[in-house]
Amino acid sequence: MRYDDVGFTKFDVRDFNLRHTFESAQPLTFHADFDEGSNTVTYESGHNIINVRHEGSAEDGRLYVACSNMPYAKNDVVTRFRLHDDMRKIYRGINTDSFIGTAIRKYRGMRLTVNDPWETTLVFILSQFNNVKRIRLITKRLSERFGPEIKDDYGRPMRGFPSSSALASATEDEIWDCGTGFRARYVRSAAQYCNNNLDLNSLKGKGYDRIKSELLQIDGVGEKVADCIALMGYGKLEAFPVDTWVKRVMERVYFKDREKRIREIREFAEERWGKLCGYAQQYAFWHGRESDEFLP
DNA sequence: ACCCAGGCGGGCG
DNA sequence: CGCCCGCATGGG
Repeated sequence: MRYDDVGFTKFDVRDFNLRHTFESAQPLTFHADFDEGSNTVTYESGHNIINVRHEGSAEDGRLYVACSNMPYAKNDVVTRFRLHDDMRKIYRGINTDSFIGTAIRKYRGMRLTVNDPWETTLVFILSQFNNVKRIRLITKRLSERFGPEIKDDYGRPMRGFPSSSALASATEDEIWDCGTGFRARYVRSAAQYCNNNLDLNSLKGKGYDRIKSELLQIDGVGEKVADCIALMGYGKLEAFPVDTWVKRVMERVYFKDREKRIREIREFAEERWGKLCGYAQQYAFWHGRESDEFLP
């Protein structure tokens, strides 16, 4: 379904910016397309193709949702883009200093997204010792090879995101051929574990600590990746993933450029931003990456 | 050509 | 524990 077809659903959204949300290297980025001209994200969810167009300003705008399965899409958009979040309240909570203040001013409306837990797990396993462009490339190849056949919104066949069961029955060589490199072993073993031993969907609604400890059982998932999955796969705002960027930015801004252990940085963030530190992380991360002020 | 990328597991002291 | 190391591949 497209916008020139009959139906769409409209949401009024305050403090929302689709472009920043899409571009800020979240799981959605890796299997979706964004059209700058029409300010529209097109993505696959549960074998459905969903179109989301954003109009108006970041302060006060509208989302137009189109999908052949509208009941599914409405629910997906609300949860995925966290439309229930009161961003004014969140900004008040994390705006502790001029650094975060600048990030908020620059990227006002950028939302965290809540994505499918398995998709998030796979994407962040691929992310280790890798770059965003290549994560997209590998994700695309895995989808083309192992993803389910679905129809795009022109009725043409395409591939959705590969399930854990599809990858569990693939060989390591087949996964390797998609360009995963040394991560092939992790992808296969994570797929098997999530297919046979751990139902990621059953963790929805559990607490942050429980979710994280379960995720850490997966081969190829460590502290940072587990926090990314907790944050962007389960919506746990208590998570504060510390990657190389966040580490460098945090050291520069809050520790006078002194090297700190990752755990120390995470504890500092939990202390400073409490249950909202996940949002602080996203703004710190993206501002850090996009500003030449924080180059390595 | 070279260097690096949203880390991880394993091995060592 | 904390630290150090190797790791495949494609883009700049």
